[in-house]
Amino acid sequence: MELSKNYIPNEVEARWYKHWLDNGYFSSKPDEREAYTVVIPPPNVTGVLHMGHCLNNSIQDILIRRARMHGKNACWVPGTDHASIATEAKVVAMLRERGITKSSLSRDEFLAYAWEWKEKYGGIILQQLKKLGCSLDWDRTSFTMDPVYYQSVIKVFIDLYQKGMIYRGKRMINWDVRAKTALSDEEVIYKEVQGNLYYLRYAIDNGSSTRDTTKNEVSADYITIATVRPETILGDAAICVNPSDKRYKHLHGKFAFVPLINRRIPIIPDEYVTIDFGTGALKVTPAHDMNDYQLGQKYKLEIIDTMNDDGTMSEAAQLFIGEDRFDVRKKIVPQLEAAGHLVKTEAYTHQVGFSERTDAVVEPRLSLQWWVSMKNISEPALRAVMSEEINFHPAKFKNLYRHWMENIKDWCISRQLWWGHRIPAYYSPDGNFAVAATKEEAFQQLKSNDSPLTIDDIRQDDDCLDTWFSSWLWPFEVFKGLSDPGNAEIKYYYPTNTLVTAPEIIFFWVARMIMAGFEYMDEKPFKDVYFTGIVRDKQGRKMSKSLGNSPDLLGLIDQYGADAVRFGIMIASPAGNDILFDESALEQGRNFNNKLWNALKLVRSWELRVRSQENNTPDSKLQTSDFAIAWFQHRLNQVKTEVEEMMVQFRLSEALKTVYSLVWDDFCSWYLEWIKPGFEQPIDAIVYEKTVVYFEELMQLLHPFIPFITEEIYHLLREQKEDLCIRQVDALQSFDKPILEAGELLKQVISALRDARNKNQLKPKDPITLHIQANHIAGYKAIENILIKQVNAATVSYTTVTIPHTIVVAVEKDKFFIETEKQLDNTTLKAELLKDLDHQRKFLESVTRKLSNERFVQNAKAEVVEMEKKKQADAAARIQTIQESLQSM
RNA sequence: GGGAGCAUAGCUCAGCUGGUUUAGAGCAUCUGCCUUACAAGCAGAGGGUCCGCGGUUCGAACCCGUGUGCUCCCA
Repeated sequence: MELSKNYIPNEVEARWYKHWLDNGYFSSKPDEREAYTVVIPPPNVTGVLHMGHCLNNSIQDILIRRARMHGKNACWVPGTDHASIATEAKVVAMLRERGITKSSLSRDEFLAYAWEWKEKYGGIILQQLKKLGCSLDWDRTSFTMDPVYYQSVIKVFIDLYQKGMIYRGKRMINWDVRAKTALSDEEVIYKEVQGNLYYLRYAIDNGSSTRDTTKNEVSADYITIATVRPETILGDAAICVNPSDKRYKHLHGKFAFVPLINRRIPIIPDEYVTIDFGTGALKVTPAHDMNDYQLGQKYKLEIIDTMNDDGTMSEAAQLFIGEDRFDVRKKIVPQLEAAGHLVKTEAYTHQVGFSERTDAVVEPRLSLQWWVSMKNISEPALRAVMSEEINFHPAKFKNLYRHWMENIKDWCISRQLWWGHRIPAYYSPDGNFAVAATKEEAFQQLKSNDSPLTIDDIRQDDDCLDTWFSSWLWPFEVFKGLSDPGNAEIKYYYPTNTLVTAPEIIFFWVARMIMAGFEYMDEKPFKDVYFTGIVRDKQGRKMSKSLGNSPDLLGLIDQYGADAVRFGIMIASPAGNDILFDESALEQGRNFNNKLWNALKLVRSWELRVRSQENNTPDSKLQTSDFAIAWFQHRLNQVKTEVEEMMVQFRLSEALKTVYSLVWDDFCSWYLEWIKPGFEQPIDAIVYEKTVVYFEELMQLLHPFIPFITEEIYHLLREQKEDLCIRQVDALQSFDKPILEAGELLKQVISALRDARNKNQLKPKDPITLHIQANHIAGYKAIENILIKQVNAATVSYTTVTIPHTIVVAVEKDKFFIETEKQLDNTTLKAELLKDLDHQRKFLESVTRKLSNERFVQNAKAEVVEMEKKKQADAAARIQTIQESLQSM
């Protein structure tokens, strides 16, 4: 079969993925082998593949494929999460396009549309992962709202509630006064609004008799605040100033009176206040502002809720009861002015939140939400990471984790949404509630003998649970660890081995999975956590939909091939460091694939030129190939050992770089050139056979990183009994230093001679005669033919004396004389040698200084001192060589 | 405001337990090659105040302190 000029990935990739699937290589069942389990961080059902997924899933696939090739029973579980907020937004948008508003639908009707949407679009991202080559066990695809999974989430809620770990508590939420409903943060649209900043003076309580601030007499002692919402002063609970603000230092601990209603409130110092904004004095209204609420909590301020759920003023406001908040804003200003409280009014532009649904201005409002108490549940999770029962890679994330876990805050798990796990709490009209799996059970709990309560009177909570409250069960519930306790699969696959995720969700997800694992399985959910970096664009910006700087991944796969995309993203992504995505890395990947392809073409072209063993005469050519074969075998063993070490330490990027350079430099640029037969010359059977074996092993080493092309080349090299995908890796073999060093010396000599040719403007085709002056001639004899071929020498001879009128090249302690018919200009070469001589002398000086330092010789380890002595001797020898060379010119 | 991290070649990054020659790779740049696998290539080359300052040590890119700049997380 004729092989194409360049590698063409598209057809190859589709063909092999299908073949792997057809053979069931990715599906896993418990057996006697050791399991290697990875659960995918479930992407959103709304998601489409982006660079972050690409990085994350490439890493998981590399780990899983490697495990599969190392005798493990590899199981990689796919799935998606239901993404309450994102999906609900998508569904609302879809309905809007059809002219349907969410508020016109019942909950069940809305959910029917949501499921319709999920069925249609929810699997897209999983299909895209196939394009990337991910070897997931598709029979295990899970979803956080699968019926059984759903029930487990509800079960956990009830269980935690019964253990006293779930409670109801107040929290500031976004309230839509027109729809009379809570909004999630995502449903609030911020717009710039032209408003006013009102400067109001509050009288200071100077300890004298109470004053009537409603009358037009204002004390000389006052404090002026600035506000855009004057109607909220009726709910003021304090005034806050920055403690280092000199203007207000004398007021710390004093009290002021709220205008019009004369409430006495404290003046408190807190760093929160910005000195140079407004007047530097802030009115604190805990019931009607997110930040004020925090301050209120901190200083235990009274929470005065002055507004009804429709945006009118409540009884607590004392004034304007029942009137709309914006009418009140208009009315209160003249009253404040009349009473002498208004100092000035400034035009002011600021951001105001509007309801996505009704366009009403959103009102921050306190509401009862559900919370998980984190104190007890977090403790084993903290211990497991600090004691390295669970290992973080890179370990620097331990600090971050510890800090968060030691200062952990309770977890608000209710969301004002319909799409998700509906909170299993039921309310009776009298305000009592019960937590239960079904309405019937709740009714049993709520009814008392003397009340006339019927089951139709009770109502389930409208809200659903935070998506993380379902995905924190993921590592065990995908194996039905909770719904079918102790089943064969959970026993075999749990705890899982490695979790691969982004550091940005270390708290949202990783920490909580660890908590759930200990709480419900009594065992950690995974042994290792590998944190990837965040993928950024060239300018260092995070990739996001709103910026539109996320490239079209499927387009890139079409253009470069999945292997190239995997290569490009992996080559530049050390664990935990952000990666700046640059398409040139994909180009590098494509070029690498092409290199492999062309190496295949070269080797294949020798197939018909193999000289059988019998015809072989033991000539120097074979000897030469012996060296190349032996050298590469050891080099391969060495790299395999290095790669193994790196993989164990999760240094994937480095491992890939190492193999890349083994293939491109050692295999293609050196080894293949060394064994390459001349034009239309035969190749020895043994050399050919070895070369094919090496090539196969290189493909095996690369397979986890670039699965498609390696499988393709593996099969094109020769007829294979099994697929590379499942071929098991042999045990590591040792490697000898002397032959590796001999190889390095050979490379160095070739490069030095080529450099000398270059500098003397000898064309590659200009023949030369090479004379070698060396102590160990035998070593050079063994590689003579390689040398001849690589530097295009006509002949090689050995000498014990300097050859005049030649180009002199010194490598280590050996000298090489290049004899050529061309007229030579020694000036450049001489300058080079002088530069090198200077360098060596300075170096020798520094080493000698070090060695003559008594304290160094006393304190440093013996090997280190030995090393320095060797450096000294080598430098001295080299100086001598250079000097001799210079003399001969 | 609290916390975490980063700073090494033009760019992106390695550099593990402080000592392996005066710090490496890829990309980019420069020179020469259309050499029968590959111009998506081959053969070479140049390029560094290891962010500044101070300290520990026989010895610091690496450890400690400090300053500067940048990034992220939490509110």
